[in-house]
Amino acid sequence: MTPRSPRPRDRGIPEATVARLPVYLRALQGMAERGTLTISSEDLASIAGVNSAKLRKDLSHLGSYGTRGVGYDVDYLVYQISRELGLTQDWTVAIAGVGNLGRALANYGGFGTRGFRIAALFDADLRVVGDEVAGLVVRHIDTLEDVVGSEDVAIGVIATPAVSAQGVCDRFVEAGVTSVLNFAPVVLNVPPAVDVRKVDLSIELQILAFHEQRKADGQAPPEAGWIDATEKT
Amino acid sequence: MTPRSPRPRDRGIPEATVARLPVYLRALQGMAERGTLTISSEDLASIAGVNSAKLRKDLSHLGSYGTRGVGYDVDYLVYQISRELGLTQDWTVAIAGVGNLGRALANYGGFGTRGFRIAALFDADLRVVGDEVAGLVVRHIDTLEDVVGSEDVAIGVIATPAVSAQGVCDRFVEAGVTSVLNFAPVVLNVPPAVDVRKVDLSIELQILAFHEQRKADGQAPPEAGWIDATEKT
DNA sequence: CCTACTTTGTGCGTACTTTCACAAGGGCGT
DNA sequence: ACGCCCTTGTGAAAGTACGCACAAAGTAGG
Repeated sequence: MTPRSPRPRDRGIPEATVARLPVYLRALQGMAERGTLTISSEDLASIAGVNSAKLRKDLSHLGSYGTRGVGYDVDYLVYQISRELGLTQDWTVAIAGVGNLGRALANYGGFGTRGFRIAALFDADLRVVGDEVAGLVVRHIDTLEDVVGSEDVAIGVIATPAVSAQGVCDRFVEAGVTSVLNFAPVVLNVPPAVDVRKVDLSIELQILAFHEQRKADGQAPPEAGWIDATEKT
Repeated sequence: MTPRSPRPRDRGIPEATVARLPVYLRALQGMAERGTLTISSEDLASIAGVNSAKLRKDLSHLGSYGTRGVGYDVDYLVYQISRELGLTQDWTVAIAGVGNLGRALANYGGFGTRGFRIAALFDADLRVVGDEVAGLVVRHIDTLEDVVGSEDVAIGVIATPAVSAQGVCDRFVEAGVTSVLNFAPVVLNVPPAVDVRKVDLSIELQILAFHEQRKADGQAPPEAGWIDATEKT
């Protein structure tokens, strides 16, 4: 099993696993800061809110980085997960739309510290263009192509109103962006080579409403103990 | 039209389906506004960015609301999906944390129009308490219990810094909130009867980075046509 | 060196999801 | 009234994901 070749580098990590790696990473970074050297799958799983078998299976996709009887070396695992997620290199991000949401994103600390550099903020509203937000001057949306080209932006973030989203997306894609994070409540149309992920507040609330309604209809749901949120994604 | 048996009311709608219903609903509401009366699964699927077979199977969980040879009645389907999601009743929401993100959420239009009423905004920072945001006066976090109790808040939104999130969550839960939408980058601990959904910007970016890295490693990915974003959730 | 104990990595059964492909149902023109 | 054509609803297959339970592998102590 895994004859320790130069690189286990399995190119087929399940999507569900990829979505959990950032959670493990954050937990591990917290451990590292607190000076913990090693951690067992059981403990890490508990912090991350998942089943320990699932955690071990997830990590096994990256290679055999644990030590039986001991656990995982925290720093080493941080490095391996970071590398797998592509966080050992820097990614350049541009944000379109500087409303409250755009500002919240621009000021979000977790950006820079994790390999994401904000190259530019764009807006169409001339009352906002020229303002300084999070240390950057807001540029007019019509400079998008120039900036994306010269700064080699890989990820475009869309925080515009819904009506503008597809147009901005098209311009991002045309300019060479290959990943888009969409906060606007619309389904974006992109070529197959472009990845899109969406974050949609209204959808999340509606899903919660669905379950809330169930609880009301049914009645006393099973109440047992205090568990880690399974945070269904 | 469609006399239908009393209630197919299958209480077992798959989670994956529930997550897509809001997307269909939004697409249908757009159609309704534009005056479209009926729509085929093929067309609706295309707008929603999913496979038409998947759409039909999703809708089949709600009952048989289509007409063969014709398609679905837009208004009727809007109603059925709304009812299933619990949007025919109003849900009361409270938001904790009135930073840029909290403001963005409070000002987000899609709230009120879809059955979600914001009952209160809370913050711990005295410089913010008393401000008016989106027509509401920001209250001190210590009034959370009073308000949640008297306003019958069902959904708590956490838009605080990470360090405060678990504390606020505990107070929400203790006060009787049974659904939580968490924007803070932490894994929340809640009793089993409480639903938690998380929205985590940093995780989304890391997932995009992973795929971005793949594209770079590999090389020319298959480029074929122009498709609907599959927006992996 | 050998035994007892701990924790990983994974084989396997189960459950959920997606997709295909097609029979059944319903409208519409003649 | 009949038959053609369209679109739904669904059985079955294929692909994913999950979690149990345990053998393998490593530590620690005598």
